[in-house]
Amino acid sequence: MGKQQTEMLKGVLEGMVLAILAERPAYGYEITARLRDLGFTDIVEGTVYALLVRIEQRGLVDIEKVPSEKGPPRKVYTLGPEGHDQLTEFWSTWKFLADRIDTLQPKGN
Amino acid sequence: MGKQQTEMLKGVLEGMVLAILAERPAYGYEITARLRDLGFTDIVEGTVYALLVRIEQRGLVDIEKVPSEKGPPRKVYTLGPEGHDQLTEFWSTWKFLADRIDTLQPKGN
DNA sequence: TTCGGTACCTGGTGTTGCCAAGTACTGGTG
DNA sequence: CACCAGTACTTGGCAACACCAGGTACCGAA
Repeated sequence: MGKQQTEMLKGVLEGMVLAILAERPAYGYEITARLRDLGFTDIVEGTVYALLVRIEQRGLVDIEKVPSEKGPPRKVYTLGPEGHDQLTEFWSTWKFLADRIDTLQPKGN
Repeated sequence: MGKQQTEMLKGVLEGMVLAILAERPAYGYEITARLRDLGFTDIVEGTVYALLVRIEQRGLVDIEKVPSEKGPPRKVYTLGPEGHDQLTEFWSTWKFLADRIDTLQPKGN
C-alpha cells in the first residue's frame, strides 16, 4: 500500500502485536504470518522482531524458548500484566484518535 | 496523553491537516488551534508548521500570503488537486487500517 | 548436496513528531 | 514611552519507529 501505510503503522503496530498476544501466546514468525493474514502483506520480518525485543525490554511480555521440529527454537511471547495495561491504554488512545478522525470525515457531517 | 499518542499521530496528522484544509483554506496558527479544539491539546506548533512546509514542497497545497491585523502576515494554505488525491488515499489507507484493528478488538469477536 | 521453508538477529536509513528557542508585528496597560 | 500578552511563523537538534538488506541457523525433501 505504500509509504502512507508505513507511516500510519508507527505506534499502531505495537498495539496490534499486543492484541495478538492477548488472544494467545505466540512467537515472532507466527506473529508476522498473522499480520500478513490480516492484510498487512508487506510487513517486514525485521520490524516485528525489533518490536518484540522492545516490548520485552520494557517488561510487557514473558519469554519461553520452545524447540521447533522445523527449525531453530521458537521464542514464545506471553503477555504479562504490564503488557495488558499497555494494551488497555492502547485501545483507549486508539479510540480517542479514531473518534476525532471520524469527525473530520466528510460523511461524518 | 503521552508518548503513545505521539507515535500514533505519525502518518495520521498529515491526513488530518489535509482534511481540515479540504473544508476550507486555513493558515498554520488557525490549523493548530483547530487541532487543539478537536482534542489534541498537546499538539506542538512547530510540528504543524513543519508539516505544512512538507506538504507545500510536495505540491499538495497552494499558498497565499494574507496580511493580518493582529500580527505577522498569515500564510493561507489551499488544498490543490494533488492534495485532494492524497487525502483520498489517506482515507482509504485509514479505513483499511481501522478495519483490521477492529478485528483485533476483543469486542469485535 | 543443494534448496526451500522455518525461525531469529542486526546495523544503517528516512520520516516524523516533539523540544526549545527565536523572530516579528499589533494593541492594550501602567 | 516601555512592557507584555496574543498573534503568527521558523528552525536546529533529538528520539522513536518501520523499512532495508543483509546475515545466522536448523530441518527435511529432491
